[in-house]
Amino acid sequence: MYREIIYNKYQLGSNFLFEGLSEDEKVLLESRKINHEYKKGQVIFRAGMTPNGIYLLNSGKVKKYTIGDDGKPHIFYICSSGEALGYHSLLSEEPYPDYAETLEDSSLSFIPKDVFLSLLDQSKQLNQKLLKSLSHEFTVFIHSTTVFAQKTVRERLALALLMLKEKYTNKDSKEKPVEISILREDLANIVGTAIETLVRLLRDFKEEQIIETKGRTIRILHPAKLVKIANFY
Amino acid sequence: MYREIIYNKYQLGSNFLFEGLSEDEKVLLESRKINHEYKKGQVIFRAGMTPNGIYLLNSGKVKKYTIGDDGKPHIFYICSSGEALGYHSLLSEEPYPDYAETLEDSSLSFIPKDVFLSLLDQSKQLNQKLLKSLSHEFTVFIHSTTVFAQKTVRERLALALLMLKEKYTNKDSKEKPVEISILREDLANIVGTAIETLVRLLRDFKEEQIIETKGRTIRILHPAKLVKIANFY
DNA sequence: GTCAAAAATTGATTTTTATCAATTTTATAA
DNA sequence: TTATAAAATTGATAAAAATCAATTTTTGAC
Repeated sequence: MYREIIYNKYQLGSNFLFEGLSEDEKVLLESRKINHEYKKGQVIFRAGMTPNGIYLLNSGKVKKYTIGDDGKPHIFYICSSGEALGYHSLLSEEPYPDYAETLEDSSLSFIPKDVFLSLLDQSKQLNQKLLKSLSHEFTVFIHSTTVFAQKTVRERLALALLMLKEKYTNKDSKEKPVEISILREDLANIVGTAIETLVRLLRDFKEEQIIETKGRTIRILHPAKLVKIANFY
Repeated sequence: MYREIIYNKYQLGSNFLFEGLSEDEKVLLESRKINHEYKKGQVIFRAGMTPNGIYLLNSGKVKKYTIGDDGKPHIFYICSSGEALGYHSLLSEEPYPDYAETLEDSSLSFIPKDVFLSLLDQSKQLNQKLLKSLSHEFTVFIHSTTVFAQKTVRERLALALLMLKEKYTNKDSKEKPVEISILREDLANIVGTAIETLVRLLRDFKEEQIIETKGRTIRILHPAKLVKIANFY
């Protein structure tokens, strides 16, 4: 089933990081975490900044991107609710290598560095979950580089739509076709192509009855065809 | 200085993983690790296999690659001496997602799973080093996807040559220009291009006096020009 | 609801890169 | 050393994708 494979190859897996904490640890976490609402388009952190904590995405969506040597953004990941952000830099003791910016109004919790590190020190569970999650990311990233190194833009767009379909799936209304509301520019920066090329390919997909669009919203009608186009298994 | 940046963005950083071990732990490691010599072109592990230990590369070079949906290899990393291999899968408890194969005659040590996991359990140092190393890899991989998503083949080749220059640097004879002996096919699979395109670009670089070739050996004459071509900072 | 700014779309063209088909060179094992 | 298979190179062409230049549509603030 393609959905599992997409999940395995596109999900970094930082969900449920704090699930195995003891009651005491949970109390500490709850007492020290700071909730904050972000409007669409707000930057959470920037490349070059020194991290002083990590973030949990309670609701909403966040794009993670780098800015290439020529100034163009490359969106390498979309976070959806439940995922953690910014733990890499805290652990590697390096400045953020990337930007995090909300794609829609979002709610995040900030966990200060000292809290996170002391939880990490106390909790073997958290430690193991982090090691496991970080190790799994290796699979995600080598898949991603292989896709960019070998697949055509059309194939990459098909994969990007399948990935976004999972990210935009509404757990409540599973029957309806998934609707993805995203700027063409952002989608182009996920796929790694020019906006014009992206638009033409979307038109092709529309003509092939694979998607429907309404304004900037894309509705996925036929994921199986995308799997085929992407030549994905 | 470009060499530091190359190092930071192209080195996974699993060197010296076992440096902080206690004497007892070192004794355990030494008593249980198994040394093995590999001939050039031997496969160390394959995608889909279940790991039962990790490897340390004592000398030689190893290419790590995936095989894309169309059957073509994508070389995403070159290991040089001192680096560890295969720890991701052991920690993520997933089958290997990639292949490891020697590029030249190489000497490796195998550390059985039980030894590695018990050392990990005992040694806070090892644990921290792993977390740090795995987190740093995030920087390496997002840089890599950005390069593939945004840079031309010519730019990617320039970067690949700079990366290989570091990997092939002989610490003993630092003055001489670095010589890289690599199949055109492997280099094409690092850069993500067709062999013919690669060859034509190498010819351009020769004409521009940036490199020299003799048989399949590439000698880097002018790294600064490669930095410029790659538009890299 | 209106309207200006932003975003999306389309067409024409150029550039980049892959593919196909030889031919030449190099490496390697007997 | 030599034969031979593998690898590298070159040329011609096709395909993929980017760029440039409008024009149309959509969005979001008022």
